Amino acid sequence: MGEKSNQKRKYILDKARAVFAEKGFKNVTMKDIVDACEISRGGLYLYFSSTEDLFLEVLSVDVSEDDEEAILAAINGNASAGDMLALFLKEQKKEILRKKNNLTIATYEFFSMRKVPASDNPLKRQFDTAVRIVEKLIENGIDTEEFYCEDPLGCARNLMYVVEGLKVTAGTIGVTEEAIDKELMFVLQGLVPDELNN
Amino acid sequence: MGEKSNQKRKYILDKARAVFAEKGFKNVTMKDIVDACEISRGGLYLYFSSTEDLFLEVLSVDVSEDDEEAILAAINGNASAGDMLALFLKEQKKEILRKKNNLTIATYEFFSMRKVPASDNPLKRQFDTAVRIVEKLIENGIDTEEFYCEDPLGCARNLMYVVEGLKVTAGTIGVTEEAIDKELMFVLQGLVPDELNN
Amino acid sequence: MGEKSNQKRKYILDKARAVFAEKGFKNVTMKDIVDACEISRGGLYLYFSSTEDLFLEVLSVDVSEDDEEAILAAINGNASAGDMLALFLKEQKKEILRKKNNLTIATYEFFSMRKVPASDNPLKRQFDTAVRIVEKLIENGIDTEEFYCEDPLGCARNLMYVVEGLKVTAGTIGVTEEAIDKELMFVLQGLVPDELNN
Amino acid sequence: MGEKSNQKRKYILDKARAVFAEKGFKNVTMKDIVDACEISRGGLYLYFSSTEDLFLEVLSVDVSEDDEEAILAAINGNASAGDMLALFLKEQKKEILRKKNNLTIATYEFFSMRKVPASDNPLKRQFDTAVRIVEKLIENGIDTEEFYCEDPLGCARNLMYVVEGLKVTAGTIGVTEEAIDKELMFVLQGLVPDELNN
DNA sequence: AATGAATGAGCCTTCATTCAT
DNA sequence: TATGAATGAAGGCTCATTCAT
Repeated sequence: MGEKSNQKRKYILDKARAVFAEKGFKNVTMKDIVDACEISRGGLYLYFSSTEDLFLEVLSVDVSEDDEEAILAAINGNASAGDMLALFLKEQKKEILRKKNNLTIATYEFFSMRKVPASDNPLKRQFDTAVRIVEKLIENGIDTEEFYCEDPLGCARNLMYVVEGLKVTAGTIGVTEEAIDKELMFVLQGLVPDELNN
Repeated sequence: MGEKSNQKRKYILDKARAVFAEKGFKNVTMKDIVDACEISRGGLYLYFSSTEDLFLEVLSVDVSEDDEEAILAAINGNASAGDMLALFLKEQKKEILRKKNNLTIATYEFFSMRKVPASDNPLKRQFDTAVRIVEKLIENGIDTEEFYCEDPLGCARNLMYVVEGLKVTAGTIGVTEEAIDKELMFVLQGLVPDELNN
Repeated sequence: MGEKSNQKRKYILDKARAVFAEKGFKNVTMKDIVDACEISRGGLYLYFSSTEDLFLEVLSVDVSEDDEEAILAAINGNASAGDMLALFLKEQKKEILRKKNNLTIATYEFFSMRKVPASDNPLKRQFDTAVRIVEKLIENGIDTEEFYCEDPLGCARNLMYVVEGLKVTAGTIGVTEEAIDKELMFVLQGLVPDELNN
Repeated sequence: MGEKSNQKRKYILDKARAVFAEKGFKNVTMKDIVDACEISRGGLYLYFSSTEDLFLEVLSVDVSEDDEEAILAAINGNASAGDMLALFLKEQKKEILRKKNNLTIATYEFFSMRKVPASDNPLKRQFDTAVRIVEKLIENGIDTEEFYCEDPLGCARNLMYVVEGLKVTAGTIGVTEEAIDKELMFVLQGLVPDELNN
C-alpha cells in the first residue's frame, strides 16, 4: 500500500512537472494535472491538496535528485577539475536550453508571491549548492594548477549569477546555444592562467 | 478633458505599477487594480481593457522615462568613465533593490508566455541598450587608461547578465545590498589594471 | 424650442429605426443608438428613457406615417380596385423584402415578451388596419365586378396572414421575390371570376 | 452513469424549453436556465455551454420527435384524406395555441440572427416537410374526390403560410381558438367541391 | 482508494443610468 | 440643453473543492 501509493505520488509529480514546465505556475489548474495524469479529480486530492503543494513537491524532487548526486560527484570525483567544471557547465547549459522541462519561470512566479523564509526556500538552497560546487571545483583546479583565481567564492558566485541571468533570458527573450557558450567561456577565461590564454 | 482623462490614466498606471511589482503579472486581476485605484470596475475599463494592456503601458512608461535619458547621459557625459559606470551601476542597484516598485518578475512572467518577435521585445531592447551603454563606458575608460579590458563587449555582457541574475534573485530569494555590492565589485575588479588592484 | 427639440426627436427615431431593423430589439443598446445618432449618452436620455421607449415610438411613427395615408388613399382613391390592391400588395412586397429597414423580427421579439393589452398593441392595430383596407378594396372590386368573392373579410384576413407568414419567413429562412409573387398571385387568383382565370 | 447524465440532460432540455417558450431566445440567460432547473451555475455548464447550444438541442429534440412520426402517419395512413388533413390541422392548431411550450418566436429570433445555409436550416426543413405533407394529402383527396383543387402545391403552401402567420400572431398579438378555426376553415373551404359548399 | 458530478465563489465584461460641468 | 466620465448591477464563465457512490 504505502509502496503502491508512493509510486503513484511519483507518477503524479512527474506528470505535474511537465505541466508546470509548459505553463508556468499560475496558469496551471488542478484539472490540467488531472488530465495529464489521466486520473480522477477526487483521486488527485488524495495525494495533493493544491497546486502549491504539488509545485513545492515537484521542486524538492528536482533539487534532491539532480543536485545531490552532483554534489557527490564533485567531491568524490576523480576527474580533473577542468573536466568536472566543464561537465557541470554542460549540465547548466542543458538546463538553460531545455524548452519542455524548464521550471525556471514557474519557479519565479511561485516564489515572487510568497514570502518564504530563506532557510525553507528551495530556490536558495539550489543556488547556494551550485555556488558551493563551483567554488569547490575551482579550488581543486587551483590546487592542480589548472586554474588561477584569487577569489574562488566570488568567481563561483559570478558564474552562477550569469547562469541565472541566462536562464531568465532564455525563458523570455530567448538565447542561442552560441550565446550561452560565449558567455560561459568569458567567465572561464578569467580562470585560466595568463600564459595559457595565448 | 483630454487633459483630465490623461491624468487619470497616469494615476491608474501608477497604482497598477505597484500592484504588478507586488504580485507579478499573472496573479494580478482587474479587480486588484480596481481596488488599488479605488475606482469602479466599469471605470477601469474606460481606460484599459485588460491586464495585458495595462502591463504593456506600465512598461512603456518605464522604458521611455528611465532608459532614454540614461543613453543620452552616457553619450554626452563629460564625467570620467569610472564615475559614469559607477553611476550606471548605482542605478541598476537601485532597480534591483526597490521592493515596492520592481517589475522584474512580472516582466519575466509576461514575456515568458508570449512569443514576441525579438525586434518588438522591449525586454530585449532594454537589455541590448544597457549592454551597449556599458560597452561604451568601458571603451571610454580604456581610452583614459582608467580601465583595462581585452573584450569590452564580452565584459559588458557579463556585467548585464550578472545584473539580470541579481534582479531575478532579488525578486525570488531576496538579496541584501551588501550582496549586490560584492557582486558588482567582483566584476569591476576585473576592469581595473592589475597594478591598481593592490 | 419645442420645434427644435421635436426635430431632434424625429432625427433620433429615424436613426434608431435603422438600428432596430439591423439588430432586432434585444441586441440594441443605448450606446448603439448614441453612436448611430452621434450624440452624447446623456443627450439621448433627454429624449428617450430606454430602448423600449424608443422602440415603441419608432413603431408608432411607422404605423401612423405609412398606414394612415394608405387608408386615406384606399378610401378616397379613384383608381380601379384591382389597381389599388395591386399597389397595396406591391407595398407589402417591398416591406417583406427590405433587408435594412425591416422591423418585423424586432417587433416579434419585443411583443413576445410583454403582455400588452390588445387595444394598446400597435402590432394588432397595424394588422387590423391592413385587413380592413384589403376588405374594403375587395368590396370595391366586387362592386365594379373586377372581383368575385363570397367572404371579403375572410379573404382579406387570409391574405394578411399569408403576408405575415411571408414576412417572418423572409426574416428567418429567406424568400425570393419570385416566391412572394407566386404566393400573392395564388391568393389573388381566388378573387378573379372564373371565366377570367382562363 | 452515461444513463444518469443523459437523464439530466433531458431534464435540463425540458426546463429550458419552457424558458425559451416563455421568453424567446435572446431574452434568455444561462442564469434563467439555472434558476428554472434549480441547479448550480457550474452544473449547467457541465452539460451545455451556451444558450445557443441549448436552444439548438431543444429544437432538434422537437423536430425529431414530432415531425418524423407525422410524415410516416401521412404516408402510411389509411384514413380518408379529409380526416387526415383535419388531423394535421388539429395538430397545427394545438401548436399555435400552446402557450407554455411554443418555441415559434424563439425560433424566429434565433434564425433571424444567423445566416444558416438553407440546407442546414431546420426551420426551412420543417416548413418544406409540412408543405409536402399537405400537398400529398390534398392529392389523395383529389383522387378520392373529397377535394377539388387545380394547384395542390400552391394550395399547400398557402395553407402553411397562413399557419406561419397564425403562429407568429399567436406569439405576439395573441389569437383565439375561434380565430384559428375561422382562418383554417377559410382555406379548407377552397378545397371543397362547390356543390358541397352549400 | 477512486470516481466524477455538483457546487458556489470569484473574476471578467458590458451596459443602463446618473451627475457634475 | 448637452456632454461624457463614472458607477454598479447583472450575466458569462472557470475552477478549487466536496461528496455520494
